[in-house]
Amino acid sequence: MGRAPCCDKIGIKRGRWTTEEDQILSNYIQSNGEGSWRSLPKNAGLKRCGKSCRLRWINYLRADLKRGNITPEEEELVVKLHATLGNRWSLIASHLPGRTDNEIKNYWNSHLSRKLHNFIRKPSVSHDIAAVFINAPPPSPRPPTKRRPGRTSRSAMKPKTLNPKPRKTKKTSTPPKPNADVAVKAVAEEETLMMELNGGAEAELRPCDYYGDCYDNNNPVSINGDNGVLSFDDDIIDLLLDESEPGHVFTSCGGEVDTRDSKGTKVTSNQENLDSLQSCPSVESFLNYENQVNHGDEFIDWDCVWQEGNNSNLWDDKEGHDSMVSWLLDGDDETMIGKSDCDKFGESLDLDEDNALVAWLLS
DNA sequence: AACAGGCTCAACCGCTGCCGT
DNA sequence: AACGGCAGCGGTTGAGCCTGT
Repeated sequence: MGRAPCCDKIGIKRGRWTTEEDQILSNYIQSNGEGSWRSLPKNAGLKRCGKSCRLRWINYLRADLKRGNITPEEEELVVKLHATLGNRWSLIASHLPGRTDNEIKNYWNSHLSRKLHNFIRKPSVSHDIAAVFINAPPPSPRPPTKRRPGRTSRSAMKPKTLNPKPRKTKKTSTPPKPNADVAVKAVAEEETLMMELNGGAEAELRPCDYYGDCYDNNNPVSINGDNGVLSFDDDIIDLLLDESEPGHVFTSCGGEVDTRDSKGTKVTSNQENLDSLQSCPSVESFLNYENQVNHGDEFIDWDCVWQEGNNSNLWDDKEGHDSMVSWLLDGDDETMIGKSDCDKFGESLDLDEDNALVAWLLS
């Protein structure tokens, strides 16, 4: 027998919230405070599921929400946080006052992930390495039709408002959800498909060729969304490069921040982990994506990575960096993943491989 | 002006972890 | 220890918006 539904679906209203419902919910929470979401709709007189009430309050009605577009500073922070935290949207949002996890998630999925997805099409980048960068699964395969240029820019989109026009809500049956696969496999499958569609023309494709002939041989990284083609433009990577220290990247290589509360108890907060981001001559931060290798059973335990790294002082010496890179690459090997939790940690890369990887990451 | 289609974002769904019993 | 209820989280959906053709 399956789990009982979170609420009685009979008589429950779904879809867009009306201003009247918003008002009722706001008034109730201001009078009674947050919490007890399950009983809230009944007590407040709303024909809504408790989860829906909670979501509406958190994502829309809270007084401390910030309105308007994500600023460049916020975007930079999101990118850095995502590099460290992965798809932990609530954690990321907690570092951006007034922003919700839903908002950050939407922004990432609709804006930032696409940039990264196009980035991995760079022909000089092996999928094994590129996969390390991409946390979100790529969009579903598109036919290789030329994308029309000059579509809606984000800046031109209407900013959200507290009083949106009500939209009709049509509930449809839930189709089977696509499997959120690890990027390396998804990309490989996508490109296999593209090979089939293109009759083998894939090998000739350069970045962005799927969406239009926007590749500039003289300046292959200058492609950006301004011409209507969302593509790799180094923006994301630049955010993680430490401009003051050529070759360095912002990482959390300092490890866990050890702070103690008034009772002397060790406390490690997310903010402290964030604050520990620092310039470091390594690539761990780039590679510190917990979920992109979360591929079904093939799960690399990044908590274990941190733990082992700290235990072995691997973050503190050159040998450690080599080991880390090696371990990560080995970890991408399907034959190695999941065999044991931390067994593969610390095996060194061949120097040439290591140099090649680092050179590519920092190029 | 009509159309096409990319984009945004509010909302839903299902899963997971925590906590009380 | 097992179970169930609940809150929270991340993935996904799709209506409506917007802009180029």
